Amino acid sequence: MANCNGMVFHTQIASIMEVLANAAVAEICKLVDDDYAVFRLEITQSQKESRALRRKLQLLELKVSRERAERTIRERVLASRPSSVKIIDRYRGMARGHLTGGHRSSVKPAGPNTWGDDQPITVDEGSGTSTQHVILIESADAEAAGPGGLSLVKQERTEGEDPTHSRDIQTGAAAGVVPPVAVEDLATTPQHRTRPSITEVSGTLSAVLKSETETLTVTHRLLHTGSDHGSDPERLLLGRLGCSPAPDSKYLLYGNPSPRTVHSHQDSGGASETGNDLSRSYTTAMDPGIMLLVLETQTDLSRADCNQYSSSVYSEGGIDKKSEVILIDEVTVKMEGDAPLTCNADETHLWERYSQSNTSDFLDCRDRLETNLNVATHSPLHTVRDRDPVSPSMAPYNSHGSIFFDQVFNSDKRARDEGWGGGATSGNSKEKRFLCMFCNKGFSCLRKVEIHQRVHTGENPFSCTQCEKRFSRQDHLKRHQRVHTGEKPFSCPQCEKRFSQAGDLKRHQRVHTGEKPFSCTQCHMRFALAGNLKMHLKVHKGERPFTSMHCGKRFSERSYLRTHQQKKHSAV
DNA sequence: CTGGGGACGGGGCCC
DNA sequence: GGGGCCCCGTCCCCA
Repeated sequence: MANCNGMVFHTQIASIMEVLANAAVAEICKLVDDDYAVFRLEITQSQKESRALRRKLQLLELKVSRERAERTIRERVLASRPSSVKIIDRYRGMARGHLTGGHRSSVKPAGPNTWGDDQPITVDEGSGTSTQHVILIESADAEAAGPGGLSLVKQERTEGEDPTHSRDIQTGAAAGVVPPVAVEDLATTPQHRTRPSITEVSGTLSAVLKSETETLTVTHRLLHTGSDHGSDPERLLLGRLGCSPAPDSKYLLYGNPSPRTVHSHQDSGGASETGNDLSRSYTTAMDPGIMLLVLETQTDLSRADCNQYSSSVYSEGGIDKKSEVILIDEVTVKMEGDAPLTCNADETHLWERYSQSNTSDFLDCRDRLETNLNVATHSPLHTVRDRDPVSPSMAPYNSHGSIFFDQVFNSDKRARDEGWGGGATSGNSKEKRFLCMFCNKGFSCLRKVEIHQRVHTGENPFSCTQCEKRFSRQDHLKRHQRVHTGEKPFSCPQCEKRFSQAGDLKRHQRVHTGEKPFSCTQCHMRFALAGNLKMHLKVHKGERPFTSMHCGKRFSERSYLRTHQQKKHSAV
């Protein structure tokens, strides 16, 4: 009986256990099912997201390829229609405009059937900046600059386009005009050479060189190259500085961190490596309008380290160097600047490489950059905002990137007040704490730097509606338009003569006053106009760099030579 | 050669 | 911040 009861008990226990086990299994299954459902849902969502992202990516790729194609087409159109570039008066480009910055060349077509007589082209590589010190970039031209910017330049190279292609385009007829000897001269003569004389031959195929004293305007920064860290803000900021960011350095990257933001070299080697190829140097650039990078915290760059890279190519006083003018019949190619005088080892190296590179390479680089001139010129305005100053050790430095202002990292409020607000009215407003990223020149407020940097970038956002001329400043455009309107608001009280510019009137009034503020140190002659004195000085120096090919007669001024040739021509 | 004007580039300043 | 102006320097051209 007891055994029977025990068996029944065990049977009941077993059934209970079975029920419990079944219940547990069911619970587990339910849980698994639930989790599985959740997991599945998550997977589905992830897949959806993935698909969406993939679609987005495809769209972006489509967009990029379309832009690429458009730019290629545009470039070819530009190549065949050089009038898109800045127009300069005949011969004017070669002596005008001390482009205190990027190299500028003016190319004048060689005949009436090339481009319009008033359509030489101006090339600025000012935008060929290197990319490391961009902290904050503001660019109203980001959109206008479009997808092209300098990205196209890189694209061209990666596509293996003939590096001479754009040069051929750029020089237009000159390619077929320049006699071989001239080409060779151009190609082999180092940048440092000085040519004391000029021979200009109209109507013949010739190329001549001239050296002129010019303020050194080329910034070696143009030669600097970025390292291949386009998407890495830290490297972007500090890569070529050779300074390591502090461990706690933190940067925020705003805007569109697209790959074209920074166009970098194939090699990401050291600074010396990046200078090995000039053209590559020029192809390295960024599209500042796309990028907004804010330095969030302090880096531990020391002043010394930074100064190592902060050598300015030319001082404000101007380092007179010999520049070169290449006259190819009516084609004028001007290359300003020479070797930078203050370079660190790397920079000197770069420049040496650059100097040794032949002119065609140089032109090539220029062409690549010029490709973008039609598009709204980049506004490589790179500014530093000191959001969270930490260390006073941070010195203003400017190797090749940014507008820096004094104590930018340790005077937050002051900097904002003066730099980002109405600096001109604040206490130390006269302090030039905004430095040009190209030439280190200081300005008291941000806007001035923006405007000033157009000197380097060649940006001419203001175009005349009456003619094709473009200007970097609105007031200059306005002033120019008096040419079309005939407006001459400044009248001389003595003779009622009228002038379109106040300075012209002032200058004119010396006629009445007899004032001759410009005196010759050699003969004590005095002149009312500085230009006249300058011309007069050539008499003393015996400078007659312009030689007639017809009779060998030499002239001190091009206009004299031209007059002479006209007389000869009319005589014939 | 000289004198002088037209036009432009750039910096500084004011509103 | 932008517009405008003044001023200076310069180049180019012409008489």
